[in-house]
Amino acid sequence: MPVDEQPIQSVWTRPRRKRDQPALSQAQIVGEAVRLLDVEGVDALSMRRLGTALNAGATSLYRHVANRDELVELVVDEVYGEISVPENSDPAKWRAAATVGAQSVRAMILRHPWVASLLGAVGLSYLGPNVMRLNERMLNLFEAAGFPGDEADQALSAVIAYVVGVGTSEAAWLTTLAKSGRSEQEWSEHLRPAIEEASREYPHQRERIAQFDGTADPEQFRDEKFRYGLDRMLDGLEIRLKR
Amino acid sequence: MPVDEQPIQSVWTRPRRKRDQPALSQAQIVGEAVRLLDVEGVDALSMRRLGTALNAGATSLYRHVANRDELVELVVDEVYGEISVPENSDPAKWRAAATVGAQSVRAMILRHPWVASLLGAVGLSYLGPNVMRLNERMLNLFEAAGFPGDEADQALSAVIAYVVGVGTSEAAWLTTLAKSGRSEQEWSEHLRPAIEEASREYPHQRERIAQFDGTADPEQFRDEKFRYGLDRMLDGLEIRLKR
DNA sequence: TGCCGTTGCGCACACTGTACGCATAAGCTG
DNA sequence: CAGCTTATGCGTACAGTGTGCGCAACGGCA
Repeated sequence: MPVDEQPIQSVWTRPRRKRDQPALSQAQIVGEAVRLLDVEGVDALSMRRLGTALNAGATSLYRHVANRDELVELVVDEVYGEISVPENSDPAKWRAAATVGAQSVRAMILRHPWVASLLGAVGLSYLGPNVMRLNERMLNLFEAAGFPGDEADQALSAVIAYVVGVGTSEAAWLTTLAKSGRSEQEWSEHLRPAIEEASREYPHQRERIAQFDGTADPEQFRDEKFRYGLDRMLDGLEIRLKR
Repeated sequence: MPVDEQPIQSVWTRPRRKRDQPALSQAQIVGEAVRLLDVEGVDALSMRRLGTALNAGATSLYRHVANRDELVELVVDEVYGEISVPENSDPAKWRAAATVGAQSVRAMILRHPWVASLLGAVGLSYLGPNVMRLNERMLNLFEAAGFPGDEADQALSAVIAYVVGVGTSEAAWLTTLAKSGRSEQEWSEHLRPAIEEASREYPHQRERIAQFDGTADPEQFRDEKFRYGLDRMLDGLEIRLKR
């Protein structure tokens, strides 16, 4: 597939004219796409369905969006916009601020589990305005905390990678859960025998099954698990900072 | 071997040749799917293309695989099987072993960048035999290191989450890079103006551009970045262990 | 020999992304 | 006002998708 000669093929770089919006704007399309994804999942997002959800023809969308991939890029940046990072205040409290930021990212992923299945495919998302703004804020935070220039980026990336990794795993679970149409309790119970079977010769895994016994609140369980890893990562960064 | 030479049999009417080859097994299908994904990317995996790649009809695959989703689950578990975790030897060297395991996971993702776009969608992958075996080994490792039962799972999950997060980001980059058809140098150079434009009002991001200046080896750069976060995570786990 | 379960496959259906071209509407110039 | 340019919506069409269904050929068994 030879590359065309126009400069760059990403949403953020394509020149965009500014005209008044006549009944179908890009923002409107992206917003409805997010809604559709939230309600019906990632498989339900097709140009036709999105079109009819907007009372528009399927191909009308192409006047505002180059193609489906571009729409996906826009959608990803859109939900990134929901993430809030505390304004840089007291450098000594960088850890608390980073924790809040990380939790905000995770909360976004849990609100929109479908992003997890898009993040691995959509590159260049970091060029989106919301992603840019977010990164800037967080970089500020780590630099103010005392990480030297190049290391601040590494520290930030480490935290983000952890959060995205947890989010990926959680989103996968929530997605199959939603597709099953059952409650988390029911689904876990339903899965129980298969897990027992699969872990027959793996004694250590047995304890993992405790996760599925339904006595504990699974949501709280996930929260604590997330917090544990985040705290370890921040511990590691902190001792690095104190050298 | 009795040959029936009765009527005028032409090549086209002759019944299919006998079973000189193992026909079509699930392992064979999964193996070819991985090959196809490696070579042509995640968008190229369709039942029809996979069928023709196996000299088989498209729907023949359904005798060995329930549906496309199941194939994806099998494929994910298959590549998990490439990951090698060192046998638990000296508990004091848990850190080195965990590092090797983490690097093995990352290497797998870099070999098969398409997994990143599947991990967020395919839940239940942890029921696959290879994933089970891998988890068991790693759990062993962390328990031997001294993490109490339930915490070993949290520690392992934290490390895995970090690795998957890094892999997701790297895979996204490599995928768009491959789709661009250019070398990493060329593509970075090509992207340069767009990045400059996007980061105009974000001074801290400027330094990120150093990543794209092409003077440093980007692969080595990624390796070091990965190693930095991994070391911080392991630092955090280590001090927790020594408490 | 006849039968039966397994396997491969052709066909069909509903659905996808999107290129193309036409019809309309909104703005500007005169 | 007319006339023109440009932006927008949409109908049609094409190639490609996952997969349910039913037929045909085979291996192994009674």
